[in-house]
Amino acid sequence: MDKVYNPHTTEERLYAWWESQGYFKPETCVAKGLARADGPAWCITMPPPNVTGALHLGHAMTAAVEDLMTRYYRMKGYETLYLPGADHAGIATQNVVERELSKQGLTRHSLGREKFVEKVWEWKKIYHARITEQHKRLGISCDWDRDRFTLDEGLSRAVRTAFVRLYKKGLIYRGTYLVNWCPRCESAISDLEAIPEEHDDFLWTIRYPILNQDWDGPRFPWGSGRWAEGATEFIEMATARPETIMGDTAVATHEKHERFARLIGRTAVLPVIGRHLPIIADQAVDPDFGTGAVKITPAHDPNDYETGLRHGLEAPTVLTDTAKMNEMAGPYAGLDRFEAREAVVRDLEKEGLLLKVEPYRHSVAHCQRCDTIIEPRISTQWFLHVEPLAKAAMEAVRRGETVIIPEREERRFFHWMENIRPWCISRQLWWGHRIPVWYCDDCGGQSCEMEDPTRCTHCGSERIHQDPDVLDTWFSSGLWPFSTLGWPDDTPDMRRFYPTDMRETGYDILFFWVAREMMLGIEMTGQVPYRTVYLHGLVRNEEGKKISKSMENIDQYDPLNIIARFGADALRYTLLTSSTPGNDMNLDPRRLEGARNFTNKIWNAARLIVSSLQSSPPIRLETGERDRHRSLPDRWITSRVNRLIAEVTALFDSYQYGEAGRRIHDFLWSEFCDWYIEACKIRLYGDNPTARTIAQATLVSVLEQCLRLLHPFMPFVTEEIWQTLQAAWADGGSPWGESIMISRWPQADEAQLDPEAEADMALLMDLIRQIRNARAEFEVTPGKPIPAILVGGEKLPVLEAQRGLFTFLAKVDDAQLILTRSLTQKPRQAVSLVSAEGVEAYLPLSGLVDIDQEVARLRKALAETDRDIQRIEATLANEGFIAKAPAHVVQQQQERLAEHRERRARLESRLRSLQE
RNA sequence: GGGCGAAUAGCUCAAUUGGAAGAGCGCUUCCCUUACAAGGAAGAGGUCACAGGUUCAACCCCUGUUUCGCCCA
Repeated sequence: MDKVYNPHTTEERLYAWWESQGYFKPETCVAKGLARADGPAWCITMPPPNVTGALHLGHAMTAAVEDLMTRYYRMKGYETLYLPGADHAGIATQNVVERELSKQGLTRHSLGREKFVEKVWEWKKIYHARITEQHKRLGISCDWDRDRFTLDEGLSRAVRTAFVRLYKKGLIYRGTYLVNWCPRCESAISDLEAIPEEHDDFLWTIRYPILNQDWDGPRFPWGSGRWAEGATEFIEMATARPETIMGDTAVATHEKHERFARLIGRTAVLPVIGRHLPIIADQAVDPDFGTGAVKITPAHDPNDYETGLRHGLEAPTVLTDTAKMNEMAGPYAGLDRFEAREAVVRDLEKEGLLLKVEPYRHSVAHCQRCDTIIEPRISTQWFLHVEPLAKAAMEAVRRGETVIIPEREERRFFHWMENIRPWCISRQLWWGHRIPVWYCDDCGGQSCEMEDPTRCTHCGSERIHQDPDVLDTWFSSGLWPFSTLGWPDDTPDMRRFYPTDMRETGYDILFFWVAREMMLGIEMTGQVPYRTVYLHGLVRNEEGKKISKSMENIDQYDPLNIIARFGADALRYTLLTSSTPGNDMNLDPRRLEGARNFTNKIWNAARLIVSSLQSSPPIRLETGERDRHRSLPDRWITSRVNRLIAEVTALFDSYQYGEAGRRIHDFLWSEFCDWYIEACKIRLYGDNPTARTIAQATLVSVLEQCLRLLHPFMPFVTEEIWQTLQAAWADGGSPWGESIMISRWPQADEAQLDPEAEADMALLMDLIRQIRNARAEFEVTPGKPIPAILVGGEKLPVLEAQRGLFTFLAKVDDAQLILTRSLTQKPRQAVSLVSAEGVEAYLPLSGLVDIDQEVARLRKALAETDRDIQRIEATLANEGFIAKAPAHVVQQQQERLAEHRERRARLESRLRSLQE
């Protein structure tokens, strides 16, 4: 074995081997006897990454958590399926490909739909493969033979089935409404994809003239500076969007407005084009905002749209689908919306209609994919009436059929579901599932069937054409847990694995995806798509900043670069142990380093064991001999590891993976390596083959069990060591099995719990620590053997049995080590130590111990003990405590008090004797 | 405006039935001791954001405040 663990020579080799052995496949679990075909199954579908580009740390987090779960359940004997895949990500992928084309001076329009879609497929091929490769580097154990893509033939049939069913049920409908429109993507988007962002803009206060006996309308053209000449009454309003005034069809105020209420019912004249606008009263107008009156532009503002509906107003559209002013905008036609804004303001000012300009901070919706400012736009789109679906999904969560972790996310889920609005599912894109509706050019009817129609289902005409639009990506993603298993067909996978067991993803897509999967899953299959939703937090950098592509040191946060520096195991371990469910994580490179060091630590522990097995092979022991000759450290570590197994398993079962990972780390490093291995060295390097063999057997057994516990966190290093250890222990044979990943999860053996051994070992460890401490304090040359007298009392046999520990671990001189039950004549020139159960130690450090210094040291220790005693006495003196605290807590305090008093007495007696 | 989360050692973070505050890194001293210097030994370092309250007992439960972040409108 190399002196330092090298992930690079290990990871790709092991992954290729696992894959070639078929270990990721559920069928293999059964074939190898790990799971039974009629036993429990466990299934998770991977949140399909977009085929837009490379994986980032969020994906690595997702993969790490999911693979941890998968490996755990696999080892627990479930027939386990982790099903991978990718999402076509309609708008996002189309955007990146268009951007790529524009570098060559091409547009999708210049290519044409068919050619463009071909180009996107080429892109998809490259990036889907790249994503798969990246996932493999992370070591995830998903069944690549079941890899799915949302535009696959099978999944497309699922989409078609879902659409047709919902259409026939009347839940999918076509309608003309105000939707969020991205003028760059030239497509509608859903409410969730319109991201509000704070903007520093202006609020313009403008006025419209009102018709009266003095003035019957403009006599001069717009732009002449005399357009409103003669007008004597005006209504004032504030707007952030002056460029849309040409779309105004009313002015609204509140019926109780001080200044303007009297104008209700009158008619204002719209600047620029002179349209007559009724002045109306509407409850929705906030009398305290701006002037208390607002212009109503139904086609370009969601609130105005509602107002327009209430009052039966026309809704003229003044913008094109690329957000330029259209012919309705009169003189501004052809201008971009922001150029038009400036022009309109300039002209309003010229006509004396601009009263005030003030800075105005408000939130403006942006396209989630391209960040362009969204334009509310009236257009004809397809919608899904989700309310009944949402009700069913909420009901399922309320009944506990699906549990969301952490629990607080359930409240967010309900809140969103309760306020859900129709989902706009059509997109004016070319990359995606084409909407399966055909329109008849003769009767105007719609045909929507499972098979592509050749004639209108209403009038039989052959003159039909398909809707050119495609479906929102999330429509197909919403079917993912079952479309990937073969739905709508009744496949073996569907029967075996549906409903699935887990949806694991970031909390940021609870609504985008999880909510829609729940709704569509219940609607389509009659069952919840999964029993548990586990939401992890977002990964940020060590300063808490969101990791984005524009960051300076972005390479530092590229998963592949991290793997190259630290190894996949270190990345996985860090992601899994640095945070708790649902909380964001600041990924600190120092933690990655620590995790890498941990892999190396285990590696070297194994290296020691393996080299011992090679240089001094174990002998054959008689039955029962091992148990008879087990030493205290053996009993201790065996007890400890069984405790660990029980704790880690309980933590896994309650989703506390981070805590589980830390426990394994602490056990391996601070107990197994720091104490057990060290304690074993006496036997490993000694000349008693029986003792050595027992130590080796225990070392191998404990480490092997820990490797299995750690395997879901660090699959590579655990497999590599497990294989090496097995070969060395079994002299090349493989009694444990062919791979750790299909070995069984360890089971805690309660019979191995040994509280007595744990207490005795704790005593020895405390004594050794105290001796080491004294050595350091009195500046004893490192490694120099010192004399010691240990007064063991009742514990003398324990000390005698472990005499070697003192010479080896505390560097006590064997020839000058005195073990005794009691001591009448205590050495004066010595450091004295007091441990639990009344055990004392004296270190006669000739020439080093100054009596005054020792007195001072004892006084300090005494003072500390006094403080402890006082605190506990105060607790016990409290009558309420005695009366109300549980008995075991009271007893614990009493025991602690007794211990401290005992210690105090010994310190005091020693102190007195020195001062005589 | 409504809701949620965070605030613990210098830094990044833990602490699931309320019962003596932990880790890694950093820091101090010492050690390249034949598993590991990506290491070992010994240490220092905390009014658990603030103010009240409940309780025999509060980092943990309740109320309020401050700062930061997120979600929804």
